[in-house]
Amino acid sequence: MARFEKVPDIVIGRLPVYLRALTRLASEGQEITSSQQLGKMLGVSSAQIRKDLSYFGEFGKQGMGYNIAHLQEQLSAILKVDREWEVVVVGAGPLAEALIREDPFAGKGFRIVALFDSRPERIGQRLAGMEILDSAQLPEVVRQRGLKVAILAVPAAEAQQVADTLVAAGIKAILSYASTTLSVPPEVRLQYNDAAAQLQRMAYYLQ
Amino acid sequence: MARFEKVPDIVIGRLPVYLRALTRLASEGQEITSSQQLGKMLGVSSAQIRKDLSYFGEFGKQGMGYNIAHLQEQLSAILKVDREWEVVVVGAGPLAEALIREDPFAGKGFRIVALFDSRPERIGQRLAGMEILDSAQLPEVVRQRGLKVAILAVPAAEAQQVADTLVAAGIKAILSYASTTLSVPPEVRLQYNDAAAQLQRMAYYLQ
DNA sequence: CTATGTGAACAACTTCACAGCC
DNA sequence: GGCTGTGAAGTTGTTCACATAG
Repeated sequence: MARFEKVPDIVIGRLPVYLRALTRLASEGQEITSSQQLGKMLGVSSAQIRKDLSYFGEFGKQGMGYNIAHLQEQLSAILKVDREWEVVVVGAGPLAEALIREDPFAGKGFRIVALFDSRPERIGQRLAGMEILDSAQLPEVVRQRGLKVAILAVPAAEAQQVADTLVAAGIKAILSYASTTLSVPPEVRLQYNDAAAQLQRMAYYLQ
Repeated sequence: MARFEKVPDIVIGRLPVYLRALTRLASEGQEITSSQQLGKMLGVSSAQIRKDLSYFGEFGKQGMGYNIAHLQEQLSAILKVDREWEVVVVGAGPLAEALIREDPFAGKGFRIVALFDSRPERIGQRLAGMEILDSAQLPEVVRQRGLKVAILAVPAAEAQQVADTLVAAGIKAILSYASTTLSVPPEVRLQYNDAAAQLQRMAYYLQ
């Protein structure tokens, strides 16, 4: 398939899922897989997996399937997570602590390198071994280190203002845990991590 | 629109987003809104909002717009979050602590009522004021209290086994923070809260 | 005159089905 | 024989545009 046409965002959204499944298979010692096996693991059709991959190239061998390590490399490169993006976290609360301690980004292309809070009593303290910096320094640090990715873990009331500061400082991707709708310019990517919304979506089907 | 036809899941997924926006408007003291205002806040078209709502009934007044409090009530009822679902959390780590302390479900239809771990040294301890129970008791507690909703916050290696136990005990909705693909029967709803995947999705557009 | 609710038109996405290669 | 890659067909989701109600 032409490698130049625009790839639907919905396809991009599935690549991390494929990558996770491949990691699992690799950890089990498997070397080769097929669109059918992946499809079964993930509950999607094998045709969808083949079609999704075809937006980016030809990664399989007909009659054989996909080399897992190779496909992992390719997908990592496509998603640009074949490197380590430095991430800033704003809001030194329990959630930031969980992210730093459990490090769910390890080996997935991201590393938390700076932690900010605006509450005077928190500034200078440590959280899970990481120093809490003054939010007043945020624009300077983001600019100097050229940070592009931020995680927002502040109360809803402050979220928009912090998002504005991040954007002004050059941040291009924000993952927000704040339970409020934010507004950012179109060149900045924004994702909400909203556990309450996920539960509400499932509640519809209960009973 | 016929209130009987099947509603696409993608529409259900947007209702919590609408609800969150309405909560924000209500907190700002507004009483009436329009599909256009909501659309602007959320970055979707006004037609989509009207169409989505039309699956469930007629909630607005032509020429006037929507009464915010009324629409909140209606959407809450549709999503079945006009009550409080009791939630069990499995895995007493930093993430469970963050969920209990920050309580992102407050006022959204869910309340954490039980916390389990399988590590002997953690059992009997307290986490953010909540007693850590022995995972061995999990099936019994889930059945006795008739719990339907679970949050999975255990290491990837244990996640599938815990999910199986939850399902066997009668859980119908699982929100998993484990970074691994799970398999559950079709009558059980499953959502992944995968921050790494969300960052990876945005990384594609960086640079 | 404003803003909803909704068929009809359109666009996006998914699945089918098969040629081509291993 | 098995499995990929992909146009074509089919399905689902979104936007248009307007009749209708306040």
